[in-house]
Amino acid sequence: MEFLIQKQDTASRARVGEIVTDHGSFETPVFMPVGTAGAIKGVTPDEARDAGAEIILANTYHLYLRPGHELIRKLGGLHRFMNWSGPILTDSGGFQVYSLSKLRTISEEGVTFQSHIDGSTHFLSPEKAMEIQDALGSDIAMTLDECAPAEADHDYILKSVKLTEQWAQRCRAGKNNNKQALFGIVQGGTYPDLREMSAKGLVEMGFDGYAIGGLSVGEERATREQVIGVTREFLPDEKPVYLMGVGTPEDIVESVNLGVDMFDCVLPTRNARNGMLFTKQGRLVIKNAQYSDDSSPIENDCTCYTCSHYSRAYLRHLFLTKELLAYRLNTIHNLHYYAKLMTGIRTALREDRLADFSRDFYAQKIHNDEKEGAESLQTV
RNA sequence: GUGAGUGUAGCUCAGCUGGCAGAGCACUGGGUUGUGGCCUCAGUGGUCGUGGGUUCAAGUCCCAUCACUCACC
Repeated sequence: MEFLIQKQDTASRARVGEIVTDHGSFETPVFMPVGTAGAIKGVTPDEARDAGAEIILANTYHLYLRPGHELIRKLGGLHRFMNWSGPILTDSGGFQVYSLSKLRTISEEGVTFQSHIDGSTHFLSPEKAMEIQDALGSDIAMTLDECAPAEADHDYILKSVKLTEQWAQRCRAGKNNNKQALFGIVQGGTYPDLREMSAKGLVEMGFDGYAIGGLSVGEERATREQVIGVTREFLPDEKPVYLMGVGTPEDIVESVNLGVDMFDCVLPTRNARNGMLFTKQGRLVIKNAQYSDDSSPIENDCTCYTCSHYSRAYLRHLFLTKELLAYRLNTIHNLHYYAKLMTGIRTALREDRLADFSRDFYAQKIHNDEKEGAESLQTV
């Protein structure tokens, strides 16, 4: 994997770059749709690509439990298995063990957890995480980390950071797939000193990219941005920076300014299935009664498949009747919205008008979003 | 025609030996950040079939009546 910086913004840490992998290249800042179990829920790979997806994320935890990584290896790897020919990034499973499994016992050796599917007991170590990701054959693998609970105190997180660092080292040592890039994950909760320690430790080891983990676990938006800013200070400019699990369009715009290159989030796909659609004017809840006889598309100037063929009234009907097509059409639109947002950001960066883009981005919002609206303009 | 049963929110039904009319679903509006097509919070909505009676107090007890269901003629 290679990371080429094409243009550095003059007024912020934002930049446009290109990441080259064996399965093709893509420009950053980029948004990666989440394909947890080897599928972007509701759509085919072709539909995801048409909606603008260039790299997708899949999960070690889920694919290990079902159908099993060795099976996927046997069938030619994840790209072939799921018919996605573009780049794939795999999460290591640290977060899923934290958020999904009932029981989690962490030791220096690794983490013992119970499957959320059948309750069976499993053990995940850094070496195991690398073995699984090797079997999957992703283009970018992540180190196994411990995602500490948001309410954990300084002492706990200090230990967690040290453990995550040891695990990162072991992931690096245990990696024997040289076609696969490996990103280290910075932890440290909301403590600046721990974020610094974690970032410095990883940078010293040297990874192909660095991820900021442990966020979007319930913290305030201002806190999140502070942590991102602090962490970013200690990461090298010549490597891609990946903010894990974040977030809303607003989070992305702010984080790009802080120097983040890669994002993933379930929001566009999950919210699509829950009837929430993203538009330049803000969030649109398709089940709302006001759309029952609305013949206009979700967004007037949107060029996605959904907007060019279907009305809000029809989409509302599909959603209320739980037609499977609702999930698919809504997902296509939201993926397209996110892809378009990223294209807009990159274009603005190239033309040196990111601040204008940011201002317009907030100015266009006419409904919902009060809490993350105008006041955050000041921080841009 | 006779006997039995049932009538309570838009739907399906709880409401004990009388004590401020409830739930689920539906509907309306929120929430959802390294994914369980969920989940969650809040809200609108009822002359308790109708008319009498008993009682301080009736969805609840008594009488009449109407509608529906089942069984038997």
